[in-house]
Amino acid sequence: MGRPPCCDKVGIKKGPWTPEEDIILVSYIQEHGPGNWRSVPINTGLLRCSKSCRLRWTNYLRPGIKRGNFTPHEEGMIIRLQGLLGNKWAAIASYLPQRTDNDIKNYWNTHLKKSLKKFQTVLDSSFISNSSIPQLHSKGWNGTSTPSSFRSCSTYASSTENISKLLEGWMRDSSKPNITLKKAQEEEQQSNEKKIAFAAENSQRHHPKAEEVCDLISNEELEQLFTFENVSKMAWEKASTNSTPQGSLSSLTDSLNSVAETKENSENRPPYSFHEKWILDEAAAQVEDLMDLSLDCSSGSVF
DNA sequence: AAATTAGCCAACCGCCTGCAG
DNA sequence: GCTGCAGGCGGTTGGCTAATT
Repeated sequence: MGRPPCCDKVGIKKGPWTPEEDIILVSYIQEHGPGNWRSVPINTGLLRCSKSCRLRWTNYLRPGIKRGNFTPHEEGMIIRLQGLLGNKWAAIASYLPQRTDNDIKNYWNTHLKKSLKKFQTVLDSSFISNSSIPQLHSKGWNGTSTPSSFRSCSTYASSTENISKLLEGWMRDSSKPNITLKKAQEEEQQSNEKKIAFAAENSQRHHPKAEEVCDLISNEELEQLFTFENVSKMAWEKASTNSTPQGSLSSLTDSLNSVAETKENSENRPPYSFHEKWILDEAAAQVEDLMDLSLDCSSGSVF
């Protein structure tokens, strides 16, 4: 019989956070700084456990969090880092400072893992017969997963974004204006316009600054990730111009070819680590499979 | 139009680690 | 060294929404 979880205490609220709760939490952290989470519900009167407060802050209210669709660069980073590190979401998130581990974990589980699995399924089934090639769902596979910013999201989701942005302003300005419910409501009223602006901003955003990336892996390794990112980006962009899954798969094949070429031209590069080499070898092997498949299916109906 | 299914993601749960006493 | 607490992490769940039937 272990000790009861902190959130099992009587009177502790569960479920979605309300704007009012967010404002209270943000106000408190703005004043006292993050940390000492135990004292947060005590001092603020929030009916939340300390863990819940910490999670809410780190995953949503913390300034600098980027929400919305993942860029091809980020997708490439995640795929590579997941291959290198496994499901170490916190470690992976450290290379994507604007993303939370929870966000990355969700994105992996709902998008990337599925896409890779389907890709593998197609590879496997393609060797049996042409007709066995499944009709792939357009989502997830062709790399044009619906940008979250454009997906319908709750009004409140955007209000937390606003709170976060507001806090960013606080951080910059030591004069710290007080946040009020009225202000939050005003922010909420502007949420739709901000959503559009935010989505547009996301669509044009580029790589995080190199200096923002921590030093858990070497610069060389990071460079390789970016190289892969370029390949990945090209693949997604090409794939997104193709309306059919087959076209997308073709694009991905091209990208994997690029990976193979990158590998071949790697004499000038620093030596790969075991895992990186393994990943490249895997990718190259898949390229070879696909190329064989393309020849076998020269009727042209497959890709 | 209603019912059902699938997808997404915020939040929770439980385990682990580090640290202070 | 032991114990209790706080914080961190990864896995899982539940609710909401969109898509499909």
